Amino acid sequence: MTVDEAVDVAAAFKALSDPVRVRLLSMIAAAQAEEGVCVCELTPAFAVSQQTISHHLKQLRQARLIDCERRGTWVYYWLVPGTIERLTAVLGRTIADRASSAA
Amino acid sequence: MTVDEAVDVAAAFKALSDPVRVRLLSMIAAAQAEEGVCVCELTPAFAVSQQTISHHLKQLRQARLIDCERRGTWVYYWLVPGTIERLTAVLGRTIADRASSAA
DNA sequence: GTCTTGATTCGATGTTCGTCGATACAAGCT
DNA sequence: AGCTTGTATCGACGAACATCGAATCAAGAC
Repeated sequence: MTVDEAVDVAAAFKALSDPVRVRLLSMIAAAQAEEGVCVCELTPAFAVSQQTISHHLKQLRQARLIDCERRGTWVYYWLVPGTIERLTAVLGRTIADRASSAA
Repeated sequence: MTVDEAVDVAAAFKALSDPVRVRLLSMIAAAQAEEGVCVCELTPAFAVSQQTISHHLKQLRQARLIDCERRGTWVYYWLVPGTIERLTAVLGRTIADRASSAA
């Protein structure tokens, strides 16, 4: 793994290093059938303020894990699967290294 | 996903939120055929001091991503696949949610 | 025993992060 | 125009983090 690749991957993992963000991503993923979740549906599930949720959503967005769009008064968020697939591939590679060397 | 589960998963992702630790894990995984890598083989690949490498290895160990053992003068590290498999499962679940709802 | 080498721990320092209150922005309604 | 509701940004604060130098521990060589 190159240094640049490690920097990229670590930045994505950092976006998932907070319990609030992990739950946000999970909720957004689970609600994908509804073509996006409104922020007002996410916020009441957490014990932190609305500004803090907005801050965490921004982190997830900057990591390209989610994207959003304003529809009238509300803003809807949905999952961007590409980054998650990339992380899954990186983790899978480390386990594959182990498995092949154990054989 | 429960709050407790999110706390656990986030803690593991936090251990992977630094480029040095991502590379350390990758190197340890790649060297699994040698029954563990010595710290002295890992350190020269990085631009930080040996104490810092030791600090990062401790983080990875506390996250149960790796384990170590002293063999004579040297300390050897190897991969613990269980935690990585758990992270892979969590990420895969979010993508699976998306795929099933898209169908 | 002393010396050397490999590795961890301790203490300190500058930086980043999570959180909140206050403020600003966006859009609909009257 | 104002008012209200939903959302994002700004500023500040305390906590956590990455890094290093110094000290410490562990094990072998002498």
